[in-house]
Amino acid sequence: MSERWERIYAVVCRIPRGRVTTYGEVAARAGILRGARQVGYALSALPPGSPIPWHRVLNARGESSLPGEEQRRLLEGEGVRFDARGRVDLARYGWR
DNA sequence: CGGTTGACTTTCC
DNA sequence: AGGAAAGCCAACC
Repeated sequence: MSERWERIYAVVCRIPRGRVTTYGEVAARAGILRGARQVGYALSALPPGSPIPWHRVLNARGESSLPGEEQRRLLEGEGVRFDARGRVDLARYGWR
């Protein structure tokens, strides 16, 4: 397991419950500038059922990059509201 | 070692 | 406003 991924996972784990952040943010905090894609790649390699709160990571628009509704359901379960377009208000729910 | 890939982002039309 | 194109960078094969 690459140390980069470990750092990415560590950052994701620090996202408070009920908050969200973007791939770019996670990358920056993990010390990988402009590594948004790498974050996505790392999360895609994440086994289902892992303790990592991957659902709190959204793209720059504040929407899910995954097909399906699973991520949305998980977030709504934490109190995160989606607008009519299926987007989250990053200014309100963003990490910091 | 080099081309392909992708749960991204930004910038132009 | 919405879509296409280009830029990015590490992991994979």
